[in-house]
Amino acid sequence: MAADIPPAETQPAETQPAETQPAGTQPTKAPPAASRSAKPLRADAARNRAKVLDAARDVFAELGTGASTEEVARRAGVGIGTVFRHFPTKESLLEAVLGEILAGFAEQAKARTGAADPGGAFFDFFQLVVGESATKNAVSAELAGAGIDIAAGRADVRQELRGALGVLLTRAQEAGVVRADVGLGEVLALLAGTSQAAGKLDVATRARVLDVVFDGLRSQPS
Amino acid sequence: MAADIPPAETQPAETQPAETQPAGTQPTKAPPAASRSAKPLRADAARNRAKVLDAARDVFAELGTGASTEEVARRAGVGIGTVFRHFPTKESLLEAVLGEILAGFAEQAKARTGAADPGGAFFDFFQLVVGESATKNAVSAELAGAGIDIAAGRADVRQELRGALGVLLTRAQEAGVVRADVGLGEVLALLAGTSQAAGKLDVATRARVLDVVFDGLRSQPS
Amino acid sequence: MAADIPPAETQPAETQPAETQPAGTQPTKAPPAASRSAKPLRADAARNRAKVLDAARDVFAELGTGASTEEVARRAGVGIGTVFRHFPTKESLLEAVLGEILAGFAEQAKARTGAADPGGAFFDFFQLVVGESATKNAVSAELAGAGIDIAAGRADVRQELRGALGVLLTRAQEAGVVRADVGLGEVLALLAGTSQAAGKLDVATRARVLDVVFDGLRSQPS
Amino acid sequence: MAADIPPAETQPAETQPAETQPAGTQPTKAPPAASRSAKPLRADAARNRAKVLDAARDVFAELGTGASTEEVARRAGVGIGTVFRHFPTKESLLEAVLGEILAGFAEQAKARTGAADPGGAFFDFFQLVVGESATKNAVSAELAGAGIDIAAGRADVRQELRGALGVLLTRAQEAGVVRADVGLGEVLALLAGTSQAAGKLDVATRARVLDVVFDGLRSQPS
DNA sequence: TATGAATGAGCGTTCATTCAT
DNA sequence: CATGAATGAACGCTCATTCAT
Repeated sequence: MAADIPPAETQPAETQPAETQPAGTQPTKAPPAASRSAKPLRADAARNRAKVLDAARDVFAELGTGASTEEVARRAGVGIGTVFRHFPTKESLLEAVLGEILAGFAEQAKARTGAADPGGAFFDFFQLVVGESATKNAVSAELAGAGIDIAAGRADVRQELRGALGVLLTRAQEAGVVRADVGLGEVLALLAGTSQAAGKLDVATRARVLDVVFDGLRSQPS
Repeated sequence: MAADIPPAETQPAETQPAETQPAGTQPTKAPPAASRSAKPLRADAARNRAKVLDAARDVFAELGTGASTEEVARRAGVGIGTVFRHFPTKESLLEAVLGEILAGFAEQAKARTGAADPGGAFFDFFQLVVGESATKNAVSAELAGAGIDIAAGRADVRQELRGALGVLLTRAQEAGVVRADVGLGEVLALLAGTSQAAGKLDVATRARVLDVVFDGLRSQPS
Repeated sequence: MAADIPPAETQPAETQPAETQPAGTQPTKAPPAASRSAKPLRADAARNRAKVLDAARDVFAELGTGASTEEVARRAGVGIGTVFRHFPTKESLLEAVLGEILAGFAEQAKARTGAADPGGAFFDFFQLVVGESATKNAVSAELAGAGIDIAAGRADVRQELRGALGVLLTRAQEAGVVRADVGLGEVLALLAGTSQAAGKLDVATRARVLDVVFDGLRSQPS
Repeated sequence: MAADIPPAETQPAETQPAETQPAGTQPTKAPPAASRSAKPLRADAARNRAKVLDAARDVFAELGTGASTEEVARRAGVGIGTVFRHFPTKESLLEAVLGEILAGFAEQAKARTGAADPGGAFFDFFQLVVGESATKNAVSAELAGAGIDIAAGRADVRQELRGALGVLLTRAQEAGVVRADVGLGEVLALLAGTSQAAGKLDVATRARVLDVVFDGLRSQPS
């Protein structure tokens, strides 16, 4: 029974401790990942880029990835040309949005890699992701769906996420909290599937779904 | 803990189990939509309807729901006008495809409602759905995603599925194989999520993911 | 001096004998070159195809090949979709227009291959082409310019034209009227160049330019 | 015959031969457009103007006049704003490029006006122009095509060229080398047409084409 | 003055849907 | 009824031109 091992800090999370401060401390700060092409980017340009990215996230979450680029421009309050200046392709825009979300998750995962309670850290992170996805529906669908292919350009971010999540998983397994016969692939699939499903569930049902998945992931007391 | 949250509103769904009406014995046959307008439909017209529906299933599974209606017509070997005669809207075509899939699942579920081994029946059905979805990728995405909204017109089929699955679930719970604190809503969500995720997984990983979910669903031995 | 060899029938051609009946007896008749894909093409579809082709010729001649496809549709009195149904690409439309012109020329050339006066036939044809190009300006520019590359799909038509013109040339050379040291390539280049230049010349100047070129092409009396 | 049509209006063009003003000794230098607005133009500004003009010539020759202004800026190593500061319109940039080319030709023509061998000078110049155009394809297309209209603003340069070429022609005719019944208009047309055609010809063919045209232009020995 | 970010009209093209054949 | 040609709104994207920095 799941109740045996008190998943205290992770389970009752629908009181949303982590969700209060969303992944990615500043949603879209000025010099976004200066690592890419060393272009400092003028102040106003950076501001516009952020506006577009934010609008894109909202629009795609709300209307699906089929939403028009014009709608993104409108919502961002810029001309269509501006959107295409920053993201020369609709695909690249989608990629950037997804990349940002993944980066946020990677950050959260990394922040937990050294946690004193490895099991708690693992389940906490899992729940955080599912919770966020529930809000940003369509985008999370992309995460699980075509997104995973679309974000080809963000291989780096994905690797980061995989790396950090891998650490979380291994430590939880070493601590005997998570069963030893699952790998990163299984966890990612469960994460994606659960996130996807969580989108249209009420909080209570979501909690129970998570409870099932978590129980399945836990080491059998046997 | 999740265990003490009564899944009240989702559970009672199986209060209306299997509908009396046999609902489409052969997946793609003559007048399955008899529920809407009692038009007998000339033999060749019915044949065309079936051809279109089959083609649509293939096309959308292969190319995604963004595939053009023309492509469906081409694949079905009929004119575009014929497609629109039978399904006046692309959405209605999508709905019909999804409805057919759901009907197939409902049938499978019903076939297992009287099984001697209730637990086996339940997990067997779950696995069957996930396996099928893994092949028909795009459609399964629809199942889990927009599909759930799109199939609004097929409330009857959905009810049938819910009914039969409800029976399967209840019996498995009564047999003590499936934990008592999950309801139909949770199971459907897990089914959808797992199906969705299964699409891009190799068989071995898929098996392991299912194993986790099944373990989570099982009554804890404790 | 050009006057020596009376180029009578060809020279005074500004009295336009040939131009009265333009190349291609019926400008764009219904089943356009049934040789291509054996599709009979419904009556109204053929009519529209012709309307589009005619409009395209006019529009491109008037506004240059940069003219918008919408303008062609407008001028043809059809929807934009109709243009694209018949010519799935702007390039294919350009190609078709050019192809039609070339086909007309090929036809004219062939009609003269058996002429009793080989020299007259050759110069007559040359003049005809230049005269037509003078009217259909921009398109002729294409003929001479990028057109020659653009019409890649109409290699057959070009071969036909080259073949017939080759006959005309050879016979004129055998008759001792055209100098022996020029080949098809030179003649085509002169044809293209002269056509191109003729576009913005008044009739008198055009006649004198042709006179110069013809004199250059004639066998030196020496 | 063409011979008896006096080319009256075209011939008189050489009544205003070579302008007194030396007109741009080095193709791309400081204030050649001094004719328009007597702005001395700061040294660096002049340098930028020249860089842009050079880049534009290359870009348009290489990519056609459809090439983007951004590409010109990039190639010139300046910002897009700078291009538009010097040439407020793409058309004006095209005009300037063409003007420069024409100015170069005018210069070459003037340099030959006093040649000891008037016939040689004339044909030499003709060949030079055709040869240059063969390399700078797209621009030569402009010369012969829209260019003739586009360069409306450079009437001065065109007059210069016409003047000098008029002198070349008249002297060659007076020397009995070029037939007397052609005027400036005819020669310019032949020049344009031949240049245009030369673009896509191999050297040997080009030579033969020129040979034909030159023979046509020569006084018949008879 | 030079820069390059912003703008938006316009383009080629697609596709769900309608309607004459 | 079936057909497929016609339609036109909408989309992704480009580029000449403007304007804040």
